[in-house]
Amino acid sequence: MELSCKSEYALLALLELTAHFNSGEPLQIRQIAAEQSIPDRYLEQLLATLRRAGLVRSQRGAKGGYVLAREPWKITLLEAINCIEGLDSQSSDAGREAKSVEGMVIWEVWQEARQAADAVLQKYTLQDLADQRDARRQLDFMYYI
Amino acid sequence: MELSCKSEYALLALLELTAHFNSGEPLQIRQIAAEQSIPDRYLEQLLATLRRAGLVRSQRGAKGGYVLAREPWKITLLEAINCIEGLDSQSSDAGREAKSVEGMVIWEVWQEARQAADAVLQKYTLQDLADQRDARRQLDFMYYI
DNA sequence: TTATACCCCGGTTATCCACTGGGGTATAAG
DNA sequence: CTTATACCCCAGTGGATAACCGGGGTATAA
Repeated sequence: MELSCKSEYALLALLELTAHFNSGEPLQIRQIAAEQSIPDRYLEQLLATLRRAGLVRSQRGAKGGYVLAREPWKITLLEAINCIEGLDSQSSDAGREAKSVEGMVIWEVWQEARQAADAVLQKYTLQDLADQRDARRQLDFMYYI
Repeated sequence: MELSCKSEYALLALLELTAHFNSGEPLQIRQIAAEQSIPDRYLEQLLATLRRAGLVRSQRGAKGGYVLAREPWKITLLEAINCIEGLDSQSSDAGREAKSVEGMVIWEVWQEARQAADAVLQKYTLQDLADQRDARRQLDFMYYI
């Protein structure tokens, strides 16, 4: 029940890509890493995961980099977090039948809690976060004056 | 975002204590461990944590064991899980200010998701789970006939 | 052709989880 | 008072994962 460093890095990178989405130009790992103080070689792996999941698209060679594969208002936080946190193997039904009755009841309640959290993450898109960031920046600016 | 083995063991033990709450007699680690197939020496540590958190009370010596410190309908799952999962050091406000604006926005959304999950866990008490278990057992029994 | 920037794979250190074990201490029963 | 019981504290181990670092390969624009 904790936001891993991994997920936060990935979201930060996605937000950076969202900010540059309108330009049409790809963003490079070094730029994202420098902007958000993320170790670049590590970020590279996370972006590779996002690419394999189909959330971003990459361009190799000179003038290469990353762009969002879809519009930022069509990518939810749930999608982003799930794909880097790895939802593949153990979830839902598999490996959950050989338990006691108590185990089943506990598991069902836990599922309900997890779904509640997922619902929150699903209602926010990358665009929403970018908007919130802009609003926050505006606030900070006014406070500075 | 995953139910750890630790938490599940603790909840199973608490449910066992809930079932024997009316008898007034303390339950021993060996009994709980045998009933739910939990390694007993490991369960011992979890119960020690629950005791330090004030959720269960222990009696040492012969005829000793554990009892719930409060009535089972006054102990929520959120309490139980939080105390064994360790909510102590890093949460809420500490260590979260030296971040970028993006980091803050991400953190706030995450908090909202976590609170949604917590709300679900808070509305269920140990008694609720025990009742659900009984209902489930009844169903299984009828199915068996 | 060459510089660029992604791609793949493997290693390292630290941390945590699930679990085991040894020895100590309080308590009820005889 | 002794003794068996059952909790108490602390320390260690194997495996898994997280967060990184680094080397070398490959595609692409200039």
